[in-house]
Amino acid sequence: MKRDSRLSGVLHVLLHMAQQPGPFTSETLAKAMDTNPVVIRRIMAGLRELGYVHAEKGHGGGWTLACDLSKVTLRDIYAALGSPSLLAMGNRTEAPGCLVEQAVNAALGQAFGDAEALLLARLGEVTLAMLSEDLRKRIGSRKIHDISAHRA
Amino acid sequence: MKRDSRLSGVLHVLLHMAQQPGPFTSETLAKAMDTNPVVIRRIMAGLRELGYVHAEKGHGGGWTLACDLSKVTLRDIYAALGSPSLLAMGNRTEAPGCLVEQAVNAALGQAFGDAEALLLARLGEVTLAMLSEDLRKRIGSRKIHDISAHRA
DNA sequence: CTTCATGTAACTTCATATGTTACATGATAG
DNA sequence: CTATCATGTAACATATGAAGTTACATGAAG
Repeated sequence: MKRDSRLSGVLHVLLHMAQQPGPFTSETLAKAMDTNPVVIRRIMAGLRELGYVHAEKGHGGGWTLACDLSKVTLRDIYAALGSPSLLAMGNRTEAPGCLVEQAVNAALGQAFGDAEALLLARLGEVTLAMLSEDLRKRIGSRKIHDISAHRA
Repeated sequence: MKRDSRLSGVLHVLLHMAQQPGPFTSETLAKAMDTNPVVIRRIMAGLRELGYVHAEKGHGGGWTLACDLSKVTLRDIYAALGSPSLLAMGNRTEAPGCLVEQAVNAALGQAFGDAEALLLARLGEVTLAMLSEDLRKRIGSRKIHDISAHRA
């Protein structure tokens, strides 16, 4: 099944925005993501409605962060995308009359439910601020690495 | 995203087969599943290759169980289907050069990996025999329920 | 040798993420 | 005021993969 990469994509955008002051146009962000400006507007629409980002039209317009990064988790962002389905597999039929199907659904539903719950919990543990901090560390360590590689 | 229901479907077939002696033709199984015989053959192909089921051609032919149901787990069946992807979401790019993408992938990859591991572990805990036993209980309790409903 | 059943390729259908074009809306610069 | 810039959004195109279907080859039983 084709994998949904909107969460990955929108986080990429947000992290770029957190690295420097805005605003950023959809076109700028689209180039950084190697995609189309309309795709950016589409995945950002839900975040705008929830107040996580702000969009301004006209000259000097574009997208700006409008939330406390330490208060928003990856789960919040996932929800802002409309909570698309997490699992690629599911039961053939929900609420089946057939007892066989009910037995199968019960077993699979348990496993699927547990996995979904864990994934949502994990996403809820990570804030955008934590992601941004991790990114800064990566940038920092790469700079050190580059220096040592070129001058040591 | 369209959900893959092959695991659900093939378990349904196996449980039906476990309820009474075979063999079962693809057409019979397809009717019980309200689908096409070719779909049955397709999802059973992997199980046949791994020896979980046996197929016989010609008059009196069809599918028969060829494994110890207490030794085969839902995870084994999942693997027999070719281990299709479990999650509907994924990273935009694997092995990205961009540090931002790496930071995003690290966070999401952790959450995704944990959820996948849990799901596989859960599937590995359930054997076909356990499923079949659960089904018998459901059949039994429904009979009792029906009797009480009609004659009490 | 006819019938039945599997094995498999090829095609159609359907859902959905993604990409693209087109145009309306609104804000700013001059 | 008007030209330009940027978002908002509808509409359409493309790509992928599961599921359904048709067609036919293969092989076993009567």
